[in-house]
Formats: sequence, C-alpha cells, structure tokens
Amino acid sequence: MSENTATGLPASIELAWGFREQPKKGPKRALSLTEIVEAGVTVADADGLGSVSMSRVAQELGVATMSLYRYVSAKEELVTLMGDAVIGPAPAIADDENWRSGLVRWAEEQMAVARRHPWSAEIAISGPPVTPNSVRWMEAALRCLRAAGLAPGQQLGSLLLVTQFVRSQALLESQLAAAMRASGDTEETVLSAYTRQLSMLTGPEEFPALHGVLDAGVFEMSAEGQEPDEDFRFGLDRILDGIEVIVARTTAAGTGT
Amino acid sequence: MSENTATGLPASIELAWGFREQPKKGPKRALSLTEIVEAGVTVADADGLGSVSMSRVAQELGVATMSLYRYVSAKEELVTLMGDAVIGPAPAIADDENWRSGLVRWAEEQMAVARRHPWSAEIAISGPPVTPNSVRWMEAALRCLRAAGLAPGQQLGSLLLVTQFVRSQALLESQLAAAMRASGDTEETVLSAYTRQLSMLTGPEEFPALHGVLDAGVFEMSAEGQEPDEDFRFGLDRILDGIEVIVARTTAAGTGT
DNA sequence: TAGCTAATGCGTATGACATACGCAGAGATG
DNA sequence: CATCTCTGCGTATGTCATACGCATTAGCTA
Repeated sequence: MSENTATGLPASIELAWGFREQPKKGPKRALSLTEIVEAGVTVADADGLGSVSMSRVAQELGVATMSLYRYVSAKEELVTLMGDAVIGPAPAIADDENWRSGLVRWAEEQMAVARRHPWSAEIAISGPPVTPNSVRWMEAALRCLRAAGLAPGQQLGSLLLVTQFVRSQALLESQLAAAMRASGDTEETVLSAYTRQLSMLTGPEEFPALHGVLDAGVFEMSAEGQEPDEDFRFGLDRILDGIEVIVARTTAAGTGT
Repeated sequence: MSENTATGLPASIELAWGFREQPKKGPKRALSLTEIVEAGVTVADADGLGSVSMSRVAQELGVATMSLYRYVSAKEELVTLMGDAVIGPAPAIADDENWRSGLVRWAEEQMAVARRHPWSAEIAISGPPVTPNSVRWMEAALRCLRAAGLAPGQQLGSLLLVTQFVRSQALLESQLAAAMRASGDTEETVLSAYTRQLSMLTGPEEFPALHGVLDAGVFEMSAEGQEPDEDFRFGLDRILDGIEVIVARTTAAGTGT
C-alpha cells in the first residue's frame, strides 16, 4: 500500500539486502530479521507451510505475536524471506563453463533445495524476484544464458522457462509426498489410485490417448524407476534442447553470415 | 480425509462427471452444483479469487452460507470446480492434425481462457487433474503428443511442460495486471520500477549479467512490443522445439533403423 | 543529570473466514 | 398416517492477520 522506502520495496526486503541501518534512539531490538526468518523455516520444515502463522512463529521465538510486525510488515513478507533463506547463495558459475552444463547444475541444485524444504515450492509467487538470494540465482542463470550468446530478451525468457519448470516439478513431488503422508500409502499405491480413478471416470472410446497412457502403466513405472530424477531430467533436457535450438541458430547467424 | 465414493474422489467431483444420481427421499434441492460454481466464477471475475469466500458465494445466490456444504464438502472443491468450469471443453484435435500446430492451438486457447479469467492461474494445484474438462484438455494434448510418436512417459512429461508453462505465463500476466491496478500506473511504469529497484540493489560488478539485461531495457521493451504475446510465443516455441528434438530422434530411430 | 523523544515489545480488539453440529421441515415410502 | 432420509440453514467455535495504542527503554540534548 505505502512505499516505505527509497526503492519502493518493503523495509524488510531492504533490511535483507543489508540496507537500512538501525536507528540510534529507542531500546535495543530483542530479535533480528534473520532470527525470525529462521524460526519460520523451522516451523515450515516441521509442520509445513500451512502451519506457519504469525503466532506460531512468535511462539517458536518466545515472543508475542505482534512483536514480529516490528520486523516484517505482513506475513507475506516473512514467507518471501523464508523462501529466500532456504535457496541460499547461488551456485558459482565459472566464466568458461559450458552454458548447458551450468544450467543443469543450476536446476539440479535448486531442485535439491526444494527437496530439502518441500514447502518452498508452495510459496505463491507474488512478483518478480527482489530478494537477495533469488536475485543472485537469477544472476547465475543469466550468466549461463549470456555465455550461450542469447539476446537479453531471450535470456529472460529462457530463465523463466527453467525456473518455472523446476518449481512445478518440485511442487509435484511435494504433493505426491503429501498424498502419501495423508493416506499412509506408498508412492506406488497413490499413483495407481490415480490411474484407477481416471479409468473409472473415462471411457477408452472418448479418451483413447489418455487410456493409451494409462494402459502403459506410466504411473506405476514412474514408481519403479530406479531414478526418481527421471521425470525431472526429461523435462529439463527438453527445455535445454529447446534453448539449444536458438543458441545454435544465433551462433550460426553470428558466425557464418 | 474420508473416501466418500467408489472412485475415492469427493462427491462433488463425481457429481461434475455426471455420476451419482440424486436420491429420491428428501426435499428437492434448491440449488445445483453448476449454479454454485457459476456464482463462484461471477464473484471471482468481479473481485478476484481472493474475494471468493463461502459466504460471498452464498450471498450471490441468496442462500445461507452453510447450504453450500450440501453440494461441496470444502471450499477447495468449489475452487477446483470453478477452474474446471472456466477452461470449458477442450479444443477438438483432428487425427491428422500436425502435432505441433495442434499443441500451439491448445496452448493459445488455454492462454485465452486464462486471460479472460486471470484468477484461474492463481488456483493452487492440489493434485493431478480429475475434473471433467481438465481431463478432456489432457486428452486433447495427449492426442497431439501420441500422434507425434512419443512414448507414453514422454507424452506425459511433455504435457506437463506445456501446461505448466501456460500456467506460469498466465500468472505472470495476471500479476502484472494486478500491480498496474494497485498502483494505477501503466505497464511501462510498473516494469521500469522493477528495473530501477534491481539497479539500486545490485552493483554491475557483482551482477554483470543482470545489469546486461537491465541495460538492454528488456522490461521497457516488453511494454513497447507490438505483440503482447511475444514472450508467450517465445517460451512456447522453445518448449515445442525441445519436444521436436526427441520427436525427430524417435521418428528417425523408428523409420531409419 | 534531567528531561525529551523516537523506537520498542506487546496486550487488546476486530473482523474475516472455514466449517462442525444439530434442528426443523419436506416429502417419498411403507 | 408413520417413518426415515435428506434438505436448508442458524448457531457456535476456533484460527488468523493485523490495526491501535500504551508503557517502557535509551540515546541525545541542555
């Protein structure tokens, strides 16, 4: 609602960047932003993002609920900062690193984080990245894409593609895990339940392609697959193949003609 | 929590599929699921998904809040069905249609829906599609991918890629529109504000690739671009290029060897 | 050293909201 | 007519985010 600062960003975000010295006047602050964010992460790790409430986080810290609002102006800011905290610093990208392997590493590390903190994929995106670590990750990916020779607009478009893919894949995994936890069943059982549901709801005549997939036992397969990463790698490779097509085109145009 | 039905799906979902005849005994139902879902859509179209509450929807229909729970066992079900209602029936895919142009049409029509109901992109994905129209859309896309000669697992993986991309693109657009509405500024202003924020927070030495993009005025460009679809088409083409790579590989292997 | 004043932690209060529970009436079946 | 199921819905509960204001703290000034 109100532009709090010079950048137009919430004070807590600027604080996370290290701007905004604390004033000299009043009593010392009993907490720090980092402490609060860490407490939020602890709660989310333990009981999921749904259990993160202002009062729960305050309780975790042994302070009153309203005290948190001296550090964060809304819950959404807390959650955003929690997301920033768990991705951590971006992977280092060497200048001479192959763009594709760099992006693979980028995506894999991001995925690893998401597996460590499944709730992080549930955080609703409320705007472009403005938080320190997420901007650092952005920089890392852009370095790869720039090295690949893409134009700025293409870099941004490609980055979006990769990020969103990792995100959605992580969300999928986390939902599968949640369904397993809720039902107490194995991954295989949960997936085959889905197959059964679709089979009961749809006829093979009206839904031939769907039944083609169901009959192939795809969902069961995905459980038996040695590599849990198989789906992830497939999607990632598809996206990178797609990017490679224009990389090749751009390079050819720049070199050949 | 409880498996209500034979399929294990909530009663309202089965109802949406046309299963589950209404019982003969009690009073006639005053409402229908469709009516309720339409009322929800009306509210969301008018004031956004955030304004959809059980009481608000009930008010829209002139009934009491709790009455809705005779048709829907939780708000989440309502929202899921609202999402299903707005995507509507899937586009028809001719059997001899080129897989790629079929998917382009599929994605464009889905995007058109999302632009008509921006809130639909905000709906949290809580599991695989089980709702009638969304399964029909799934079928439509699978037909294209099957026609392309992909294996079932590849079909599913590719479908995921396209869906999630459309979804995230729609969400991005809707958030941009929301930011414009909130600030009263133009698209150009909102985007250049973001550029300014990043410029103030990051130094060109630490963030060379980022500044490369910022200096190119990418965000401003995207506002001046004649085609608002430009970003959408870029990402979509990238994904389809990526799919095409394995289509070609598969076809070559099947035909040549 | 005695204020002055900004900043702090936090108690209280408000207003949404989802939803459990149970009742009174409807209406088909026996 | 009696019964039993299903209806709409009033009431109540518990959770939450957050606005507001007060008492307290502690650096700065005189």
